[in-house]
Amino acid sequence: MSTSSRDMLVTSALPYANGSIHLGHLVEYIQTDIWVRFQRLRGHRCIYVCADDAHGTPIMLKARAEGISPEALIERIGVEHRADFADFHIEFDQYHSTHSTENQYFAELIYTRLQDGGHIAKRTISQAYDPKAEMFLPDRFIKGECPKCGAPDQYGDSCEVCGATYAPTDLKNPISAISGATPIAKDSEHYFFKLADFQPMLTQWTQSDSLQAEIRNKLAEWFKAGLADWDISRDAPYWGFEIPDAPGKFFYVWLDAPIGYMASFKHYCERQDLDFEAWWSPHSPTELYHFIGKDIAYFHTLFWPAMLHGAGFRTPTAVFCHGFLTVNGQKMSKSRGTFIRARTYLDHLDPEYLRYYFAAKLGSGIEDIDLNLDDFMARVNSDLVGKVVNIASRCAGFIHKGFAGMLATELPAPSLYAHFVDTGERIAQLYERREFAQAMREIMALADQANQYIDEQKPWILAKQPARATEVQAVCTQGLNLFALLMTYLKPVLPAMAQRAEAFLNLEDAGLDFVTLHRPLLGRTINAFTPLLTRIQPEVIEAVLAASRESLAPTAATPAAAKSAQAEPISAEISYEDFARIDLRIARIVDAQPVEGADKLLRLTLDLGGEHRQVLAGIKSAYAPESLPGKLTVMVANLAPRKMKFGVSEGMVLAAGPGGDALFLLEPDAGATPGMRVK
RNA sequence: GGCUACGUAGCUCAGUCGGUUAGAGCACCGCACUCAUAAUGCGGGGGUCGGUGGUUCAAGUCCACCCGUAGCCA
Repeated sequence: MSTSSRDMLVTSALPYANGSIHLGHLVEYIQTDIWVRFQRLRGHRCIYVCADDAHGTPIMLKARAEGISPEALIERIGVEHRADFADFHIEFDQYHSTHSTENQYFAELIYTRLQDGGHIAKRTISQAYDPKAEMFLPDRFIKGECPKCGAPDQYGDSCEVCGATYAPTDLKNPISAISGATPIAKDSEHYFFKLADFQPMLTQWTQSDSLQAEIRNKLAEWFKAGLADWDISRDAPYWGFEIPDAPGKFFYVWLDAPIGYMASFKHYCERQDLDFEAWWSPHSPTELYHFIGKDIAYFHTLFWPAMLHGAGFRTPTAVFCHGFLTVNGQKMSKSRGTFIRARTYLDHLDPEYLRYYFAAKLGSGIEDIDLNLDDFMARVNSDLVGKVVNIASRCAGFIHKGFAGMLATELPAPSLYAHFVDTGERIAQLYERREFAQAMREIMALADQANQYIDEQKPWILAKQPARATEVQAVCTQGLNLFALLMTYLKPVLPAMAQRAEAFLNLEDAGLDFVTLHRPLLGRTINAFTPLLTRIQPEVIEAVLAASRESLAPTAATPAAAKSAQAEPISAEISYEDFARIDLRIARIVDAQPVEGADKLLRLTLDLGGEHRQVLAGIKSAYAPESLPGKLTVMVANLAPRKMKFGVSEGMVLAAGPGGDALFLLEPDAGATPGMRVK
C-alpha cells in the first residue's frame, strides 16, 4: 500500500518569543504534528523543525520593561514554549531559536548573495521618531485620535472603534506609546529587497501546485497591485542581527524569521550528521513544506521564495495555510474567558481532546475553525469514549473472564476486517491531503460498524451457553482487531492514547502503523483493560474559562485602567444630594434582542422586581444577545425616557470600558434581587 | 471604500460536472438491549439551503444586486 519512502522537511511558523502559546497557536502545531506523525507511520522520513522568533522591537521593549536583557527574556519564553508544545504531544525533531549562530550565518549569507545579485536597494525615508526614547517608532507604538471618528487612544495603523485604516502620520495628537513624547518625522537610510526583480519566477511558482486555490487568488490580487520593494532594515536601537558593513542598521525581524527554518534544520543536521546542502540546494529531490496561518501568507509565498531563489537555494514544495480559531463562534476574548492559554488548558484537560477536536474540524482550506465548547465536549465524549473506546471495553471483559486474555486463532468475519483495512487506504489519502475532518468521519463510520457487528453477534447471550464459548472468543477477537485498526488510524491524532492501546493489546515492541496493518492479532494474549480515555466533565470546561478570566484579567486590566484614568480625568465634585437623585436599581435581563437596522444596539427587557422596562443599550459589540438573559445588572431607573429611532429607551444599564468588545456590564454580587436600590 | 472568502437542521459540518424526495454526527423523542466508562443498536421528528431577482427543461450549486460575518489592501 505504501509507496517508496520520501524525504520530507516540515515546518510550523515560528511563535513570537514575547508571550505564551494559546489555543489559537495550537491549531497550526497540532495540524502540522498530525501530518508529520502520519507521514512517519507511513514509513517516510519526515523531519519536523521549528524555533522561537526571538527578535524585534516588541521583545526589546518587553525585556526593557521587565528590567532584564532580551537574551534572558527569550530564554525564559523559549523554555515555556517548549514545555507547552511537549505537553500537547507536538513532536519536533528540532526546536531552535532565530537568535542563534546558525541563523546569523544564513541571514548574512542570504543578504550578501541578494546584494551581490543586485537585489538590494538603499533609499532615505522619513519615519516617526521618538525624540525622548531616541528611537524610530513602529506603527503599533504610536497612539492618538482617529482622524476619521476622533476616537482617542488608537494605534498608528487602524481604529478599533470605526475600523478606519490610515498612516501613523494621519493620527491627531499622536504620542509615543513608549515615552509619551510627541513623535517627530526623521530621515534615515533604509535597505530594500527588490521583490519586483522576481516577478517572473514568482508568477511561475505561484501557479504551480504549491499553493491552495484561495491563496493563489489572493496572490493574483497582490500581483495586480504590483510588487513593491520590501523594507528589510531597522535603525538602532533594535534587537536583532546587525547588517554586514552597515553599522547601526539591523535586519528587520521578518527577514531573519523564516531563515530560522533553515537555521533550525542546520542545527539538526549537525546533531544527526545529515547533509544540509542535499536538502536545500536547487532541484533537491527532498520535499519542503511550510504550515502557516493565512495572515502571514504574503511573507511565505512572495518574500520567502524570492529570497531563497535569489540566494541560490531551493523553494518550498508547498505552503499550507490554515484559518484562525474562534471560540464559541467569536474572536477569542479575554473578558469572556475564551482567550485560553495552552498552559491553562493543560492544567485542566487532556491535550488529546483538543487534538481530536481540531482534527475533526480541519480541512485543507483556509477557513476559520470554531472551537464550540459544548460541541467540543459532546464530540469528544461521544466519538472517542462512546464509540471507539467502548469497542475495546465491551470485548475485553469476555476475553479475560472466559479465556485468560487469549485471543482466538482466526477471525470469524475476515471480510469485515478486510473492509476496515481497505478503508485505511482512503483514510491515508485524506490525511495526506490534510482533509483531517473527513478522515475522522470515515474512522467514526467504521467505529459505528464495529459496534453494530458486536450488537448483532450478542456475545453476552452466547456467553450464557457454555457450548458456544469459542464463538464468544471469536466475536470479541474480531471486535478487538477492529479496535486495533481504528487506533492505528487515530494514532497521528492521539499518540498517547494509541500508546495505551498498544500496551493493552500487548504490542509494545512493534507499535501500530499504517504499513503492517493487514496482519490481525490472533492466538496471543492481551493485557488487562484500563480506561484509555475518560469523558470531559462540564465543570472542567467552566473551570478553564474561569481560570482564563482570572489569569489574564489582572495583567490586561491594570495598564488599561491606569491609562483610561489618565485619559479621562475624574469629573467635578458633586454633593451627596446630587448622587441621591440618581435611582440605581438591580435589574434582571429577561430578554435581549438585536435591533433591526442598528449596528450597536440591543433591545433589553429588564425586570425591576415586577415592573418591566425596555432599554436600548449600545453593547452589541461586546455581548451576544443570547448570553444575556438571566444576568443581573444595574440600571438607572429614573432616567427620563428617551425616544430613539428604534423605540423608547426607558433607562440605562451600567457598563465600563472604552468600547468595541472591551465593554463590561456591571453585575451585583450574589444575593441581590431585581428591584433593590443601589446606594 | 475596493478586493477575497464564507452564510445549508437547535449545534458542528458534508453536499462532485447544475440532475430524482438536500445528507451526516451530536442534541431531542420513542423502542430494544444490559457485554461495555449511563456506553450500544433500531426507528422518528426537525430545513423558504442568508434575501431578492435572473439564466436554464432543471439552481443549495451558475450570474447580478442586497444583508450579515471574517480577512486582505489603500
